[in-house]
Amino acid sequence: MYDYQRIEQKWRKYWEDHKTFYCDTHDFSKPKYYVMDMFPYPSGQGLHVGHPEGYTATDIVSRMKRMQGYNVLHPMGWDAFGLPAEQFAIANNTHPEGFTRANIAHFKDQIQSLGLSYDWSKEFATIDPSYYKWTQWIFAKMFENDLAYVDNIPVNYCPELGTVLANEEVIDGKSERGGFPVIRMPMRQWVLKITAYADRLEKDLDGLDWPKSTIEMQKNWIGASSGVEITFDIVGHKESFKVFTTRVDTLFGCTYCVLAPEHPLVKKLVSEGQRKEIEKYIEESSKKSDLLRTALAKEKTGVPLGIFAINPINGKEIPVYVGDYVLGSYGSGAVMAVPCHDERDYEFAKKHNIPMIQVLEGDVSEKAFVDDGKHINSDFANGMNISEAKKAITDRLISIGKGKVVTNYKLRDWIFSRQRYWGEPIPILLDEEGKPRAEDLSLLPVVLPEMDEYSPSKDGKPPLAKAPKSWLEVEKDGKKYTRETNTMPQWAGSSWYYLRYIDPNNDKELADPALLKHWLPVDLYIGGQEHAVLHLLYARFWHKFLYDLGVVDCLEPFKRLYHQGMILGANGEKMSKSRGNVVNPDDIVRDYGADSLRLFEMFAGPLNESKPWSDTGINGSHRFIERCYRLVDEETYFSRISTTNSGELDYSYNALVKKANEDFDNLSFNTTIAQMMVFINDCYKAKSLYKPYIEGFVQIFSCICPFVGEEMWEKLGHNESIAYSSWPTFDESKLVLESVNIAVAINGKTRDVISVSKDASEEEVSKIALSSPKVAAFIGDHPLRKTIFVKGKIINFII
RNA sequence: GCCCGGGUGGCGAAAUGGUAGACGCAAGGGACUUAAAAUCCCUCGAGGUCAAACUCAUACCGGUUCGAGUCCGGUCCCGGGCACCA
Repeated sequence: MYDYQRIEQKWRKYWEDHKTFYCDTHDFSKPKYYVMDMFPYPSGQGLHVGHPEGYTATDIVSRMKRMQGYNVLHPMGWDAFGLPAEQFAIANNTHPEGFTRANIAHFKDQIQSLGLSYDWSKEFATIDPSYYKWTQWIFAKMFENDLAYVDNIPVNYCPELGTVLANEEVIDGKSERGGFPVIRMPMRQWVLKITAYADRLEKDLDGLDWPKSTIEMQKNWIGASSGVEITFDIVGHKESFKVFTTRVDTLFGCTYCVLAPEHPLVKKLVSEGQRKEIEKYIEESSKKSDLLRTALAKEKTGVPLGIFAINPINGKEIPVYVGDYVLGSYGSGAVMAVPCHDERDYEFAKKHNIPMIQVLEGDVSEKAFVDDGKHINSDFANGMNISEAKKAITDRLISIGKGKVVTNYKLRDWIFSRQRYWGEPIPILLDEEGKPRAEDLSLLPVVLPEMDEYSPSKDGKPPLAKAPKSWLEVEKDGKKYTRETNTMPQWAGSSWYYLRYIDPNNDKELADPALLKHWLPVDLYIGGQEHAVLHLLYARFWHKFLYDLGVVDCLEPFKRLYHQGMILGANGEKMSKSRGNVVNPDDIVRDYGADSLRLFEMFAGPLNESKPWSDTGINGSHRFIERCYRLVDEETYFSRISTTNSGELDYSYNALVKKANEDFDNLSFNTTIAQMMVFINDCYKAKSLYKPYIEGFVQIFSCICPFVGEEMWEKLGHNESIAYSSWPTFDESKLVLESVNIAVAINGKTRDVISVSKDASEEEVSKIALSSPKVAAFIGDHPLRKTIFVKGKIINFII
């Protein structure tokens, strides 16, 4: 009888006692395989039924690779800084660490009940000072290399709560908690210069074995676009401004320019007559949150500056406007406007009665014409198409010193500070003028101080501003400093954790360089698609920085990436408390066993697609495990197991091993499981079960269902764990059938199926096919015009 | 609006351009049982028929091909991401 509770307890203990999955990272004698999950945030709710999906997938690959003789590094850790713990601490007047540590313990117990073959000796949490010491070290190195700087950045500030809020905490301009108004307010922030790596982050995507859609998303996010930077002189002023355009070919049609409200020249150049109106406009647009600015998308507002610029291609004087449809953060914060060939410019020009010059043949009576065509009104570029005109006009601009070919990126620098307590302290000291210097590397980590209260002050100062003086004030080389009181965002700890698993206890270095060289890159990384951009881009950025420092010697951290789909509720909707369709993995493990849960999630459909939960489906998976187990159970079918091969299972077994080899590598577990079911069905029909075949089956099966796999392995007479047995091989010759079924089609439509020898020639097959009464009836006395024959598949008669 | 996915039985799904629906779930029938559970056997896309033959069927329309779920063009719907990006 299959007693899953006894079996799962027994093997969980065995693996722990024997340290079965310990990986000696110093052992270079075997080829390495590094397979990793995105580590979880240990929330108070405990494990979600979606977690085991990706974890089981990496576990299957880990177990297969071990049997194939690889030294497998398969670690797990905790992304443990985060907002919920801080809010819990504030609400309960307790320290966030206690709450977080308790959650970690709960998560770990749940994960261990799932039979995942993690090497727990590599475990750490991002909140461990021994870990964040090195997170701070990387930041200090970035500061040293001019990649971290301070800037004033508008943030969502809620005066009522006295807190800065994340975008997702703001709904329609109100705080999510409490519904208080939120304003945009510039605040001093640390920023990381990720844009300095934009070109490399874009270029190196090409060599990666990642989902195409994720590469696409990262490329769009980085948003490289090549164009021309054009210098516009200003009438009556020494100053000039630059615009960026991808449509330099339309320059003859440029009838005005627009500067972003944030553009530094605006306040400087505004004519006296316009000053009042401009100042009002700037103030209004600065109050607009991103959300509000988007909501106003339909209406393009703007005010004339009262100054004129000179179009460098034809010397014409054109007016300059300020408009908040131009963003200060992209390009040069200024655009040239070509109403006839840009939709936004068209709308703006119509509204403000600005002249329009058409420079491409096409209909511009109703809207802008943005397609390719023949240039007109463009002097030397007349008659050219877009790409010819681009080249000609660019060459002219360069020759007169007014143009430069540049690549622009949408990517913006990374705002890296948070006004929170529960994050890594930024290892910076500020002198009395507020000038930053990095904390001595030898004094890291800067440990979070104990405090009585974790809420921010009403004036928006971070919680750490209220830290004890002994922490806050530092004297160094006879100078007085205060510590930076901002902390790092949650992304920080997850940007380099894959490096630390390789050498988690090293207190001299981030990790041993020899080990890093051997183990990197990560061979397989599985996690949700919601991290397609931010986390995966940040980690790549840090990795490239560490490459430049000489810490790592490969360009990319994650060679192969895969996204598991979502497990939806039984009704096909996203699981949530409010929908009442949440499934708790603990209940499933209790009622069916972890093996059933793992099998169900792998069989339900392709790994990368979202799939609904099914109570009857989990029951079906449980039944299949019982069906497998009975084959080796002394009370039932054990006596059928034989050491001589009757040949009955030759085809079925070899087909299974072949399929498992191919599909496990492709992460197509559902189809392998189907093949396993075919094999088991054949076993029930067979008179005798050849022992090596049953053993090979159990090895493959144990990757998906490890607890019962170990138990069956033991019943087959083994007294060591199945984990390091050698992976089964298959015999191709057993897969060749003597006779095959061939479809007989007439005019492409299948009319009959005949059985012929595998090597039958077209002539033989044709003879047999034509002698079939069905086929003969269809052909009748129509002459055969053509015959198409595909060996072993089909013969098609055209009549 | 743009970008990326996806649309196949009652359901989850299979299918190197070559017999559409493997495998499983659910359902129905039968065997075993005093009975139930479990297990085993059979049926199971729609129409059609006593049974067959046959016809229709992979969101929709068209194309390429001896042959299309699969390739190409267009349309509709669903999911995800991004958004005044010059």
